[in-house]
Amino acid sequence: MKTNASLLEGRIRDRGYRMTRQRQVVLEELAKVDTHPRADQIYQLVRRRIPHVSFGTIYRNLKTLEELGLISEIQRGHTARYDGNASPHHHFVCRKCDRIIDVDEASTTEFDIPSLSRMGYQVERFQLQIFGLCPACRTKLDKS
Amino acid sequence: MKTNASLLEGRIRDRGYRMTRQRQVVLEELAKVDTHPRADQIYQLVRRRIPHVSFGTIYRNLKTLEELGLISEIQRGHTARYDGNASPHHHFVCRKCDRIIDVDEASTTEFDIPSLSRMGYQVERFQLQIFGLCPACRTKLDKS
DNA sequence: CTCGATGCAAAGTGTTTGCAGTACG
DNA sequence: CGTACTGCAAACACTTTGCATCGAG
Repeated sequence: MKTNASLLEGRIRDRGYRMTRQRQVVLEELAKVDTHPRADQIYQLVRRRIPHVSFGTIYRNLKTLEELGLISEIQRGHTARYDGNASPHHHFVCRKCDRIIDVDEASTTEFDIPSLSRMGYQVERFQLQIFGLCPACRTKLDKS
Repeated sequence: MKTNASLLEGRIRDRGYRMTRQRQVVLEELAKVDTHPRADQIYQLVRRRIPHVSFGTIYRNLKTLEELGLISEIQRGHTARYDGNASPHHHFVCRKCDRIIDVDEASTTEFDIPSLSRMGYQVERFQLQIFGLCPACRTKLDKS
């Protein structure tokens, strides 16, 4: 819950970014919720505290914060959703209410679906997304 | 490679849909490739065979075919990509070339990442997406 | 014949961007 | 005080939709 503000600020400044009130509030609001909100929902939350904030600022900050590894973007349907928890974990997506629930890495590293069931989740299918470098790109060691 | 055309047609008709040339060609082109193309790329492929085809038709058919469970949509970045292989499998996403490579279910059910590595893939992170019903929605047995 | 599908173009939706002014460090 | 950031609005990219017409069954 408590996001070590000064630590974050250091991390941001070191990269040449600044900690503006807008950026701060986006981060705080995202840390408060566990609902993986869309950009427009984050905009509403931030607007309650900074009434003149603009959509552009929200989007720009979401992008910046993701680059900084402080939040992460989830592509769900055709609209991005944001996750204040940037540490590696998995997602349970409900097909009915479209809620996204965090599932920590430990409980699925061994594909512990049975324990999810015991917790009341009805698992219908799952898909693993693996990110990295394909053999072809791995060979081209030159660029990046 | 060979998509049992008559079988598919039956499946489509039974649901009140019709097998038009456009729909047929979208399906065929998607079956030919293993690249998970975007809608505009599918449009180009189909246009080579049906020059007057429109974007609306492509999108409508992609949606219909997905509903029928014959193809699947992958959300990658801000643009949807399509997969002619609708059977359950996983994806390896290359961060450099953005290629999506199918990984069959068997080779990851036990999280067999080491074997992917042996095949030349550099795995950097992975995320499991689990779909189903959350406890709250499961309780509301009424609607659907 | 009937009704689902098409082609076209216009309208949406979510996101990005150019610019002049603002404020962080 | 320099430069990253903001607010605003216009632009954008992708997708959906209304309508007259076409064609599968």
